[in-house]
Amino acid sequence: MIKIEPPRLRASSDVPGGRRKQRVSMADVARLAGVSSQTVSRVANGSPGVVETTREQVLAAMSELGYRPNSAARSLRYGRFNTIGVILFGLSSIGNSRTVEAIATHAAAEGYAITLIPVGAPTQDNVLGAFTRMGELAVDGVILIIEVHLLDAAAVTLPPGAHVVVVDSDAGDRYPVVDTDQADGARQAVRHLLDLGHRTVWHLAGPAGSFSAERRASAWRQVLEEAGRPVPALERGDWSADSGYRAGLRLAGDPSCTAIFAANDQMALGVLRALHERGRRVPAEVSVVGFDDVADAGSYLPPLTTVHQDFAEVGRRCVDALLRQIHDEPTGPGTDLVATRLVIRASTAAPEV
Amino acid sequence: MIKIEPPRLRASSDVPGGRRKQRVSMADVARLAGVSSQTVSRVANGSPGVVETTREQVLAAMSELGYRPNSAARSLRYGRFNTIGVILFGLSSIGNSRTVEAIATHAAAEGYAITLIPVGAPTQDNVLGAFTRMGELAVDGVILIIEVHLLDAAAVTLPPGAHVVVVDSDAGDRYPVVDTDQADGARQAVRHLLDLGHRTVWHLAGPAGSFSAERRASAWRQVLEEAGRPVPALERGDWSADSGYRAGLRLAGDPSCTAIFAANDQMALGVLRALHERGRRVPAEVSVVGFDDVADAGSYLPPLTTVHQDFAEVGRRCVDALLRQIHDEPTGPGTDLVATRLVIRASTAAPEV
DNA sequence: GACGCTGATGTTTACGTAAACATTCTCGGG
DNA sequence: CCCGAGAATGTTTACGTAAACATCAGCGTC
Repeated sequence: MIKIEPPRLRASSDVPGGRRKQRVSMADVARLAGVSSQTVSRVANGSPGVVETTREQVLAAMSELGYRPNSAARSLRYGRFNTIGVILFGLSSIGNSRTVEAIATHAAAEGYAITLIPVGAPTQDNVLGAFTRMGELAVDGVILIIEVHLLDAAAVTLPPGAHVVVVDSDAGDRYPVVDTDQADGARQAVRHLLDLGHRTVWHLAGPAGSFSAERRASAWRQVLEEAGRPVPALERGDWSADSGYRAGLRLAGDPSCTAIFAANDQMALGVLRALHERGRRVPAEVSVVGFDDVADAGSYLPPLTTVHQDFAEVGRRCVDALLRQIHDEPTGPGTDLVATRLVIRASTAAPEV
Repeated sequence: MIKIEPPRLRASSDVPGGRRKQRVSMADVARLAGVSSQTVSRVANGSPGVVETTREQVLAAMSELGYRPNSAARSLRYGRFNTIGVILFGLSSIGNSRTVEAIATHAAAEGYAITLIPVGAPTQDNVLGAFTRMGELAVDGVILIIEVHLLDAAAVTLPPGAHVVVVDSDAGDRYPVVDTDQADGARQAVRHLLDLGHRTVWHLAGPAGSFSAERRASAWRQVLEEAGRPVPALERGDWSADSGYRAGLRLAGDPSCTAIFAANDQMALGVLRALHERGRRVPAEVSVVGFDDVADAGSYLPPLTTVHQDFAEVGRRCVDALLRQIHDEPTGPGTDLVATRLVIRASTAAPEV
């Protein structure tokens, strides 16, 4: 291990009142190294034209004083913050937190930090507030992980030149969108159940306001209609396992229901529990498919067949699209779809005859 | 009504290359309103001493030009960023994402934004890099949601005056710590099982490097020893449901094992699956307790008895402790423990006789 | 009616950095 | 032996904001 000499810091007592200078600036380093602050700047940025001996002196002074560049001054100078804002309702949904994680990781690799801007409840007012604050925030662009259609009116408050990418929502052709291919995922799920021989498929949808929920539901309906199958009444949950449980209890009472497509894995988990409690065996009597492929889905009872979403890829593409805008490369509104894939486990089977 | 001359906006074509000025500054507003930029500043900050008519003129000019304060300049001026950094390994763990969400929400309420600093793998090098970058980041303080003991050596690179709060880890008396009362939670879990009449309790611990895992395991051991019960060999997982499943398969083979305390809910889920596959009924033959009380725990089969962690409270206290440091209020190293509480559901029962 | 006080507003300056421009110095060629 | 090129380094300035200080007008007082 490398032994590091503790720097001789100005003690608080050096200055009456204990108010020691907080930051070490280039000027301090320059003074100690006996050069101009511009030379320090050149060393800090690796600019050419600094002779080796000078560079070493400066570096020594830097480490002695513990110099750290001041990012506020840098941002002011450059007019850029190297920061991306992420506006979201919450991290409680697994999809959100994994997307945010991917965004953070990929952004870090590109030299950008990310700032989280949580919006309390999905009300117009709150979103508007977040957008207003955003204008003052130290960010070069924003990724929206919210239901954008909630804020038609709020849109006017967006700074005109703002760089924006929208995830998993409808941007009404105003901004580029990165999205999981929800419709295709739902189609795969429903077709899988029909291919197994089920006459039709029930659907447990997400809440009415959600764009993802709507797209999954409409793809479900479309597949059934194209196949000429009856379309059962839609069940609705709120993404939670509890709501899935309640819907599951309702469906368990219908003996004709042999296949259920839940709009996310958590609701599917609730459905599994309800079916179990009602003594309906999965997959022998009822098949269940989820959506998301959360980490635990393979450990449900039984392991859940579900639609895998590549959240990491979504995060990566968001960052790429946003950086392209920030760097003035051509980008138009339009949707970039990330493929989904059906993961078949043990919760689906052919119906009993 | 005062007639306001329409602002002579620099059109893109004014400058070759279409590079129009990005931001509207106070000087622009001042020019349009016919006042000095200082007056604009006063209006922007609600300082007194601006006559009503002037204020209105300035406000009109602001909204006409779409003025937004430049936070880089503000930060430079004030020496503060109003931003908190959060260093973490990832958001994949439910605890982390819920803690981060609480931090973000509470920080926002206090006027602080939060910046996420993800650290790839928990290696010394990566953590060191994050700490180094942190020094250059636009943050006033940092919350560490990582295993701090990994970075004894890295500590030297922390800027001496840095404000730090550590979550769920051991700070070695260097920084204030906010933590769930892991030991007490584990004690409640084990005592609950003993109280039900189980002779002893098996423990499925988290990975060896984890401080949380160690504390839960040592509390488990302590309760058993105090009660004079035999201490079964420790099983180890990696927090994942899969690792819980594998451990569960091992334990299912031991008929004397009637009570299992898993160090988190995901591993408990895996244990439930393994027991189910091996035909051991829960809770009739084997009782299982988890830790965390994730949102889905009530929907497991059977609904899981588990230790509830108040992540929101942890997040709140982190932010409070950090802001206290930033505002120079007295804070010492020391651990602030957030209470846990056992949530009894359907996965535990008295052993069969 | 001159004095000074108060309130409204303007001017200067500093925050830390880095581009643009200026200065010094060295060294090779005529 | 002097000139000029180019390398190394220094000086000035601007980025946007806001504190500190300066100015100025109006008004009440003696």
